[in-house]
Amino acid sequence: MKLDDFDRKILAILQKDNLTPQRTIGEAINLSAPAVQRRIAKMTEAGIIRANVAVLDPAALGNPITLFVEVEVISETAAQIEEAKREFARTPEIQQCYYVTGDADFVLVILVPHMAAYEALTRRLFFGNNNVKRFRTLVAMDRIKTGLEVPLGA
Amino acid sequence: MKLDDFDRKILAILQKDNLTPQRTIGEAINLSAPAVQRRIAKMTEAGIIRANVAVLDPAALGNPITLFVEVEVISETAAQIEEAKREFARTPEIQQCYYVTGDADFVLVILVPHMAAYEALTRRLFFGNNNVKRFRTLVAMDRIKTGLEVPLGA
DNA sequence: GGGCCATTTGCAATTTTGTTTCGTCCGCGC
DNA sequence: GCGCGGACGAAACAAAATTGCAAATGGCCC
Repeated sequence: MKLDDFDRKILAILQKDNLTPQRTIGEAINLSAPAVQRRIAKMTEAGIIRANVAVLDPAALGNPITLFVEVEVISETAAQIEEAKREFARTPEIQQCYYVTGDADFVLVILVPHMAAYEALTRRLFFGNNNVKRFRTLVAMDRIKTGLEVPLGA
Repeated sequence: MKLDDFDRKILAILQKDNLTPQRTIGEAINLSAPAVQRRIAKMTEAGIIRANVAVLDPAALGNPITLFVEVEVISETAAQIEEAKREFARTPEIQQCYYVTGDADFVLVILVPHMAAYEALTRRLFFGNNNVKRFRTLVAMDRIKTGLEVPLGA
């Protein structure tokens, strides 16, 4: 599916605030509300819009600590990697998980209420998994920019 | 502000799909639509709900490459750290930025169309900044779990 | 124990928003 | 030049959000 300038402008607005009325979007880009609505529907259908979500404040919800963890595994067979992916994906404290090249195999973004919770998590996920060779933790002191915004060209 | 069970259930729904009608939410948790609406308004007011956004597919929008970068700076004076934060925050390719303790000072999540774009970015952000001591890049091969979901207790 | 205040609820009315319909226009290929 | 497909806007329509209001609930002081 190919996008024109209208589509990109709509997406730019929606990824900042998807509760913006379609009528308002239309006014901003010189299009009628139904036209906006049809374009949104099409992009949602095409999977360009993956989800519509509320972004919550982790600290206000009892998870003030953000951690980064690089995990290196011992055996990188397809089966073991798949198993690791599944395990990470189903752990709620793991907010984000990527499989990477380089010195590490996985990068995780983790949210916890306190360090004791992280300690318990490491015991379960890393020490309790004999395919984990090594992991390295970085503790976030400041969340300067969080979000899922995608750069939308010019 | 303190939250009860209703609030947490509402948030759980909204952070998965904030386009869910309030009436539907109400039915799911046994509350009327106006009650749901008032709770959402209050939580938004309190900053617990930080934003409402559409999540877009980076690959579909021409940014198929996700990178992690750890940046170590030379001088960690308050002024220089603040300047670095501002610079990272205003760079659109930097989707996420955290100030961390440990071996590195910053962790960045970056989206680019291709490696040449990243190369140009490193030149501008890191080589072009004489307070950057070192940076280490990890390339994402698979985005297993992306999102901003916060674990919501029981 | 009784009464009072604050809070929150549900219902119903109102307003706003999203969605569908329909006729028109534009660009393209035949 | 003619017909076709796609996208548009205006208007009608449906659905959702929002507001006003009265009633229920719960704590607290007397």
